[in-house]
Amino acid sequence: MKNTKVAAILNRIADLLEMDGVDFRTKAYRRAAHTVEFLSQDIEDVRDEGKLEELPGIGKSISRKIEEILDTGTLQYYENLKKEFPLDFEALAAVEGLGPRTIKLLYNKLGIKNLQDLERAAKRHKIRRLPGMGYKKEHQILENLKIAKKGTDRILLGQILPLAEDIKEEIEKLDVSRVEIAGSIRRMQETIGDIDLLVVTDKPKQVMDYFTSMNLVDDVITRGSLKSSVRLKNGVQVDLRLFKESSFGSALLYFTGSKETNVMMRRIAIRKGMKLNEYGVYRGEKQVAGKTEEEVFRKLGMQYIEPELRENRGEIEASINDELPELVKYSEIHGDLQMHTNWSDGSDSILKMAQTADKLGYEYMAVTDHTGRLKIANAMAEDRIKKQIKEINRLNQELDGITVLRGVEVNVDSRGKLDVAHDVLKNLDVVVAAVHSGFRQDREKLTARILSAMENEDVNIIAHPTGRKIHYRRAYELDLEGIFETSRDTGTFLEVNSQPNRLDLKDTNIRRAVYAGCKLMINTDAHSANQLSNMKLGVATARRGWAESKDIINTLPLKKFEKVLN
DNA sequence: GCCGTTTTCGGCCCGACTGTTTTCAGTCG
Repeated sequence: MKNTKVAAILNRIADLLEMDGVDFRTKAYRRAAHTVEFLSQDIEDVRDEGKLEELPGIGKSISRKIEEILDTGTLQYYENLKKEFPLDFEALAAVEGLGPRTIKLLYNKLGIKNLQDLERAAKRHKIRRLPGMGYKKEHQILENLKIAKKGTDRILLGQILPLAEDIKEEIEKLDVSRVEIAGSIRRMQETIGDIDLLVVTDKPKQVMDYFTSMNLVDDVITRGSLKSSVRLKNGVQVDLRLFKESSFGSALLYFTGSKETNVMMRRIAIRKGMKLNEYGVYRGEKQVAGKTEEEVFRKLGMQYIEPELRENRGEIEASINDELPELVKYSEIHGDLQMHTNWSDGSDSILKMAQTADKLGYEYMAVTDHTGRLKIANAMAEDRIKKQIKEINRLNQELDGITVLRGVEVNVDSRGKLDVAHDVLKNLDVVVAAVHSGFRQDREKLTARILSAMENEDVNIIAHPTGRKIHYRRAYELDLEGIFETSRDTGTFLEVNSQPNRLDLKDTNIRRAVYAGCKLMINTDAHSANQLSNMKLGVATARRGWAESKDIINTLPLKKFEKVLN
């Protein structure tokens, strides 16, 4: 997949053009980059079919440039631009308050190319003497430089969601009539840059005072009458905006984003002779919608788009054509089919897991402790698997309301064989297979391993199919199309793993799998009872991948689920 | 540079806040 590389170059071109104040051409490159980045196909395949120009935002000029990148690995136009501005734009732009115009000014007047140059110039008070700059700006640059140098990663959704909900609850205690979390958290994006809060209140000053002086706050970035931003002690930025009830829907829509989706929606409004902003839909001066999101969509002649879909990946067109999927619901999950107990590397007993799963409203769950050679995970040998089966049988007699299925998570070895014998596996209800070693094999070998596991009649599920760990390990090189095909043909389910740093398959791959006709299973892979609540992250990811309940096997009630499993 | 349910030319999303300005440019979301 060269998609990422092509998109990166197109984005860099946009950066460089932006420094020169080129406006609309910049936007064109950004749009093309977005298209390529989230394309469900390999860009090389699209080129081979001669269909580059059919992609949204890609015309003659950019398609030729893409071909050049694919053919030569580089692009002359881009190389020339880089020569004009030989500087580390990305690093400099990561400093809050530094945009393309300022970066250009700093380069032209002071020759600043990177963060070191910037720091030196600021400390020698050279920046404050530049036109449009001053003492405050220079001071601000020095402050924000420290943060930029830390290279703050985006934070995992699973980490930030509880924090955002805590802050929301705090603000709800004030004199407010409504508080909502917007932004990428509401879209349930896998990683999050900041927290966006929208508030309706009759006491704006009280709310802003409280917000900017919360215990968690390290620094107030801006403080206005309608909008304030703070940085928390853990480095996370939180923005809070006040709105009237009559604008709340359009505000929620706008601040939920994504940015690209907003731009598309505003264009649609213009085409219909209206204007859309965060205060509402306007015909002339008159507000004609805005109280609720539903109202805004209706006014624009669109189907309501769930927040998880708002990424400008085709949902706008689908909405206009009444073709949006009916997304799987958070409440539709009837069971969790991968979890670990204190029989291997989990921290809670089977009973504790079962009681917690029962409280979550599940009808069934599978205990899938590690087996065979995975010694660091306290894996079970075959005699202990048999013992555990007996223990689960006994528990099922005791338990009421939830059925515990007997399972294991087996390892797929470097040649695609399982590390537990068929004689043992045949007595189990659920066999989860996963790659836990040899990640560095090449694409062919890794793909062959997984295909071979899928063709094994004992295997029901392939867990965390691509092996990626966000911020830690890239996905293995795999022929995903081949895997999807075999998954469909053998009836082997692909997992959507709900661990906050896995979310594997990820959203865009889920969409490809669903399109290919695969059936998926959303599991938590919980290693303790409290991790069972991570299910919502997996469901969110499936929703972002346009999955419907028919695509997700564990939305089935127990009887039907068992039938499908066999 | 892209695009078309008014258009193959003339548009291209829009507002809050800050700092450095006497009226606005730049940044951010």
